[in-house]
Amino acid sequence: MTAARPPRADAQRNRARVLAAAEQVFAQRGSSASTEEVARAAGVGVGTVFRHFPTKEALLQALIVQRLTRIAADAREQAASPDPAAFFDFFAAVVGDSASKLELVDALAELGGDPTEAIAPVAEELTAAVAVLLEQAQQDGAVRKDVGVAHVIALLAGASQARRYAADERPLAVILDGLRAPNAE
Amino acid sequence: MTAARPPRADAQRNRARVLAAAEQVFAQRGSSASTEEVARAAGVGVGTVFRHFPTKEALLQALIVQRLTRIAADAREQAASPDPAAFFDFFAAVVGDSASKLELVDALAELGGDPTEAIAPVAEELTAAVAVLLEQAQQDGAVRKDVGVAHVIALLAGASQARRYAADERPLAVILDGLRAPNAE
Amino acid sequence: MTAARPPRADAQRNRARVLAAAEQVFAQRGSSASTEEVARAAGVGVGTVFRHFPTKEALLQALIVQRLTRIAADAREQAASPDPAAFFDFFAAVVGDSASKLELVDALAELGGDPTEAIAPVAEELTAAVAVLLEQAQQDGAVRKDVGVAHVIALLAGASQARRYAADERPLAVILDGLRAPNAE
Amino acid sequence: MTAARPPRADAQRNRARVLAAAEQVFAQRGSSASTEEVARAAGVGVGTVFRHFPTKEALLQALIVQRLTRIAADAREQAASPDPAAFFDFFAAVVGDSASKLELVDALAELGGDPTEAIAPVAEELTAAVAVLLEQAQQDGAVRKDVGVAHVIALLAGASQARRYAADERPLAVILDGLRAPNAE
DNA sequence: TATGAATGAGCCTTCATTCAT
DNA sequence: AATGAATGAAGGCTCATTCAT
Repeated sequence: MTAARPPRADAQRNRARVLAAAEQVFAQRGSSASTEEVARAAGVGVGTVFRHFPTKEALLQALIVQRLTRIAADAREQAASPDPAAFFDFFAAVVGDSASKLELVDALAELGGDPTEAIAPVAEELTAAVAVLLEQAQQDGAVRKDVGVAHVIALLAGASQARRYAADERPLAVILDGLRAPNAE
Repeated sequence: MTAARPPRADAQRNRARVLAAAEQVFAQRGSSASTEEVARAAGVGVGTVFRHFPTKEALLQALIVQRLTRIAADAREQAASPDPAAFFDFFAAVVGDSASKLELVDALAELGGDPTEAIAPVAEELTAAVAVLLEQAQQDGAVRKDVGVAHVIALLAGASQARRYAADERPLAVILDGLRAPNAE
Repeated sequence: MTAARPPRADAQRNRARVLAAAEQVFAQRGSSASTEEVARAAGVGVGTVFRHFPTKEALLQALIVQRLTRIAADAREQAASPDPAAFFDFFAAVVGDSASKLELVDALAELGGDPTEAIAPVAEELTAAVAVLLEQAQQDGAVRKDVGVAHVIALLAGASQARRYAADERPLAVILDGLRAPNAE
Repeated sequence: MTAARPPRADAQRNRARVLAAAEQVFAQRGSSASTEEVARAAGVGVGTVFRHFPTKEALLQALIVQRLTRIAADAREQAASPDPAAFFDFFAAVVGDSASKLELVDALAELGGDPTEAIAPVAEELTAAVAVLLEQAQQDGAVRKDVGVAHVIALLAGASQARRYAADERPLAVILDGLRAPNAE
C-alpha cells in the first residue's frame, strides 16, 4: 500500500536529516553525545541512525568527510578566482565557518595523522585543492614560500582552535599576517 | 636512596604518581580514558585515585592547574629576563612543551570560557604574568600593539593545536612572525 | 493463550515483570538488593530495568505507589460495604497482605514523613479513602473517636511490623481491640 | 615514653566512644552509613573502629545487644516494682525511648527471627525478664491472658514503628488499651 | 594500639549496538 | 525501511576491610 511515490528518496532524506542533526548535537555537546540524542534531534529512532551509519564512529567520520568535502570545494572555487587575496579569503572562510563547529578542528586535525580509510580520499582531494591555491598565492607573491600544504592545514586547525576561544578575529589576522610574503606590503 | 621514613610522604608520592600517570594516559588516549586505566598506569588501585581526586573531573582539573601553573611560572621567569626576545621564547617554549599535547590545548582553551572555581585562581595568575611579559615586549617594539593577553592565549592554544599535527616548527614560526611588530625588522 | 500480537505490549509486560521481581527481591533481601539481582529475577538485562525505571529510587517508589494504590482501593471498597466491621476487615486485610512484608511497612512509613513528589498523590488518595472508612466506623460506634487517619496509618505500619515477627495474629487482634469503641462490646 | 597512665583504659574508652557515635550516626542516617562516618563522629580512625568491632555487622550487633540489655534491665526493674501499672510503664518507656532511634525496631525485630549467636544470650535474658513482668501483670488482672512474651515483644516492635511516624502518643495508647484485661477497667 | 592510606569488589547508571515487531 | 525495546559491557564512584607506619 504505502509503496508508491518516494521509494528510496525517504531513506536519502533520513540520512541527510541524521547527518544534520549529528552535526548540531555533536557541536553543542561534544562528540560524546549519545546516539540516542542524535536520533531524537533528527526525529528518527536510533535504529534508523544505525541503519545509515553502522557505527557511531562511522557517523563521526561521515561528518568529517562532509566538512572536508565542503572545504575542498571552497578551495577549488577560490583557486578559480583571479583575486590575489583568494588564498586569504579561503583561509578566513574556513576558520570563520568553523566558528561554532567544534568538530572542524578535529576534522582538520585528523588529516595530520593517519587518515582513516573513509577519510583518505577526501583528504587527498583537499590537499590537492589547497596545493593549487597555495602555489598560486605564492606565485603571486602573496604568501611566503617556506610553507607547504601540510603547514597550511595545520595552521587552519590552529586558527580554528584559536578562534574558538577568542572574542574577535584578531588571532586570525595575526596568523594571516604571519603567512604573508615578507615584502608583500 | 629515596628512603622510606616519612609516614605520609607515601601518600604524597602516590598523589604525584597518579597525577603523572593521568597526564600520560590522558595524553595518549584522550580524556575519556578510564580512571581504571590511570590507576593501572600509576600502579595503584582505583580507590587510591579517588582518594586523592574525589572525581574524575577533579583529576582532570588538577592536571590543568598543574600545567597552567608551570606556564605562569615560565612567563614570570621570562618577564624577568632583559632579553628582547623573551616573549617569543616564552611562546615557543609553551608550544614546544606541549609534550602531552592533548591536554595543553584543552588547558589553555579552558581559559577562554568560564574557568571553573578550581582553575580560576591559576587562570588569573597566568593572565597576569602574560600581561607583564606582553607589555614589555610591546614596549620594546618587539610585538605588535593590537593584541591583548586574551589573544595571546588564544594563539598559544592555536599554535599548540597546529603543532600537534605538523611535522616541524614552521606553523609556530608563522604565528610568531604574525605577532611581531610591523617595523620590527 | 496469551498470544503475541501487541507490539508494545511486550514492553508493558516487561515493566510488570520487573516490578514483580523487584517486589520479591526487595522483600527478601531488603531494599539494598542490587538492581542486577532484580534484573536477573525478572529475566531481563539491567538495561531493561533502567529503561522502565530511570533510577533505583524510582523503582522503589513505583513499588510503593503500587502498594498504596491497592490499599486505597481496598479502603474504598470496604467503605462501600454496609458491614459494620468493614473498617476492621480493611485493617486486617492490609496487615495480612503484608506478604512481601518488608516493603509495606516502609511504604506506609513513607506517608508519615515528607512524601516524595511521586508518592504524594497516592498518599492523598489513600488518606482520603481511609478517612471515609474511619468516619463511618466511628459513626457506627465501632471505632473509638479519639483516633484520626494519621493514627490509623501509623497503626497499620505498626501492626504490619508486629506481624512480621509474630507467629500468629494475636498482635493484630490486640491492636484491633485497642481501636474498638469502649462501649462497643 | 607515652606508656604510663591508662594502659588499657584508653581502649575501653574508645570502644565506648565508637559505640556511642555509631548509635547516633546510624540513628540519623540509617544503618547504611559508612564506617568512616562513624569513625569520624567518634573522633578516631577507621582502623580503631575495626579493632574493636571486627566487622560492621559486629558493630551493629553490639549496638543491638546494648539496647536489648538496657531494655531487659528495665523490665527487671519494673518487675521488682509493686505498682500494678508496672507492665504498662515498661512498655511505654521502651517505646518512648526508641523515639529517635531508628534501630530499636530492628533490634526488637531481630528477636523474632533467628537471633544471631551474639544476640541470643541477651535475647533470652530479655525474654525471661519480660516473662516475669507479663505474668505478674496478668496475675494482677491488668493484662489480658491470651498474649505471650513473643506477642509482647512483637507489639513493642510494632508500637515503636507506629510511634516513628505518628505525631503523638495515641497509637501507643491504642495498643496499651488493646493489651488490658477486658474487665480491667 | 591508633591511624588513615590503599585496595578492590560491587553498585548504579549510561550507551553503542542488536533485533523483534 | 523504521522503530524503539532489550542487552550487557564498561565506567565512575563507594565502602568494608587490610596493612604499613
